[in-house]
Amino acid sequence: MLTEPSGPATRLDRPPTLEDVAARVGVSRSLVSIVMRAVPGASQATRQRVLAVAEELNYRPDGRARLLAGRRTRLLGVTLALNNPFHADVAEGIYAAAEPLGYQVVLSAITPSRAASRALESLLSYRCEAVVLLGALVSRKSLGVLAERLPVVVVGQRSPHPAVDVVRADDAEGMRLVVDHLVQLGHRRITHADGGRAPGSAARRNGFRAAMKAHGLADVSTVIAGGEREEDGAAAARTLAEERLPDAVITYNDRSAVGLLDVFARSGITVPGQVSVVGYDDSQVARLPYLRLTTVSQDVAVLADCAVRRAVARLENEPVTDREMVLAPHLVVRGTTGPAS
Amino acid sequence: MLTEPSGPATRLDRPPTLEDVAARVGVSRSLVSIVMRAVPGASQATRQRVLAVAEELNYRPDGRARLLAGRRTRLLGVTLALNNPFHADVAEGIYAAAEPLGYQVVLSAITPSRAASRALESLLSYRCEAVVLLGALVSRKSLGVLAERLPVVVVGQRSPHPAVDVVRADDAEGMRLVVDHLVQLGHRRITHADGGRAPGSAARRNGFRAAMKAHGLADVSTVIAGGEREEDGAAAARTLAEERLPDAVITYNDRSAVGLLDVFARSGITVPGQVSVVGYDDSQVARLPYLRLTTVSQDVAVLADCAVRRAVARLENEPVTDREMVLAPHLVVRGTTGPAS
DNA sequence: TCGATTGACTAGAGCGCTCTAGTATTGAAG
DNA sequence: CTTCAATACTAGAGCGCTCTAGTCAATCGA
Repeated sequence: MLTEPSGPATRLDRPPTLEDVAARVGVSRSLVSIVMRAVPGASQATRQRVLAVAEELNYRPDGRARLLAGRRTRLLGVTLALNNPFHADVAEGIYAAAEPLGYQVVLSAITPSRAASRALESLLSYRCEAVVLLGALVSRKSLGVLAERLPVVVVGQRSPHPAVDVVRADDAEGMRLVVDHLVQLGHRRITHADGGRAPGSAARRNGFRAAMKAHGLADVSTVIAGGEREEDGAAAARTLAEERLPDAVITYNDRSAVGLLDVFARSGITVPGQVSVVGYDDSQVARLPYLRLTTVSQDVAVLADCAVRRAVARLENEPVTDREMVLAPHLVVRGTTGPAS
Repeated sequence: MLTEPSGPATRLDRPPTLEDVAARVGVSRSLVSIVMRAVPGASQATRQRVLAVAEELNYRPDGRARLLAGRRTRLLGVTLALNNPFHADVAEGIYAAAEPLGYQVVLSAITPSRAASRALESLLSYRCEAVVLLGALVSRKSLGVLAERLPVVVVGQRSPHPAVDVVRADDAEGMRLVVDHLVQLGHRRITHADGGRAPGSAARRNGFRAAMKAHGLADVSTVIAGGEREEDGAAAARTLAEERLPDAVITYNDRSAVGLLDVFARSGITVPGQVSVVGYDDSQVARLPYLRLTTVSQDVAVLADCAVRRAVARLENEPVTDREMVLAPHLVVRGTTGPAS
């Protein structure tokens, strides 16, 4: 049976604190703090002794106390909808971008039982220094109030409020790339199954029309109602299959394209043989070996990186030229587009 | 131009504290704390005055300080892989289950750049009282060390360690339901495209074999290599299409079924005409109107609820009979299964 | 009339850390 | 030998809250 080693009474049943480590090493709490934070002010020898004891006691700095005591929290809040693959991708990018800059990220999920305002509230209560909004389902007014308090970065969609930063891809440019690609392949009768009221849908729709017009194809361009879900794409496909097929279809996003492709396959319509199909987002499904969907990449990692850099720039009072960062998307050509027959 | 109302000097540029509210109302900090926590000890009149001033000053309790000062944090940590739809569903359920019980949930993402151990570390640093592990990518040893410190609940898969709680669905039972259903429809030659080394794959494979044997169909049952991704199902479909098709195929999960169905559709194989297909998980894709995948539901909301209840039971020292909670899955019959031809 | 009880409120000691303003202890320059 | 600066370390005041142990007045039963 083990007996407690001699030394100051150890408070049982509670995680060890700086104080415990300090007592064991025989130095002050401050010194241990210096060592744990890896800041200058301790000799190499002490550093090692402290680290050894910390390890031995299984000491783990208390995040709550750190956050409270420090003059800064270096906390980046992120709101996201868990079931949204785009949000998931961006959030991963945010982690990757934030940690090297010395910022921690805190996630706050938006769910059916937890509105965006609640999610935000919780981030604020931990005194995040800035927030990145992925599902910006917040009213203009509260966005304004929020932006007065701390830097706010909205990712992936426009934002009405002049005080928030925006990082998004250029939807018009994305559509231009797609249309150019299709026209170059010899297609003329091109249909866009739009995103309805989904974020960016209007911009993509307008971009599509403009690009078609630029090629003198305004009269053979069509926009039909779509949506952001697989079933919306499927519905669009059924509509299209009823009449003469266009040369190519551009969907609002990859999810919609997946539904559309599925219905085409079941209807015996070959892709890209009878019709070319282009998605949007370059999400994981687009890369599936059996789908190989031609699509537009918004480069999520870069998007996330820009969002983090912008938030940090605001926090560290670096000069910022424009509040909106519009990134150039790029076309990813895979197997669902081919030459006109 | 507005002038600051008379009263104690307001510290600018810093969020208001309890102290600020107390000073403004003319009561003690303790009283305001009592009001903010909504515990007994203040008169109705004072309560209203305090609340009014708090609102006026836009006071927001400081989560860090709360966590630090309270004798309990009532924090539930959750590790999850953001890109995993199953994790996302469970996490949503955890939020829904935890808040009514007075617990807050903290998410910690496992990403390529952030190992499970890091995710866990961060949860511990905030002094979560218990953790729910969704991607239990933690070594047995560290799982043991962890479980010594706080209640650990693993969701959706078996766990080797005797000190952690497990909440999962009964895979053997799920497979039995599927096989019964298919046999009842008149199918005999049934193939299972398994999940390889994915969690639960072995249990489902064994369950499949046992169920087939129970029907005296051991000699017409086949297991082929599959996986957990769409492309694994697609690969399995290509294998199957090369030879004589079985009467029905059961995949490891819905994602795999999606890939398999896609390849079948492209190969002109009709479902359920030529072959019936059953997935597993009843994830969102299974419900897509154009897919209508027959599948096994693990009832994620219930899974999440059980996980939370178990964690809370441990924390509040309620009696717990068995460390493993095995829930009965149920079959969801949709459009991909039909009578034998 | 008087102790006892109750309700409303306050004082003050933490929680575990960070960080400023120090105090010793060196070693080198003048 | 003094002076200066640098290095190694410590004391102690917070950070914003919770919570125990009170105080004080009003009410009540006997």
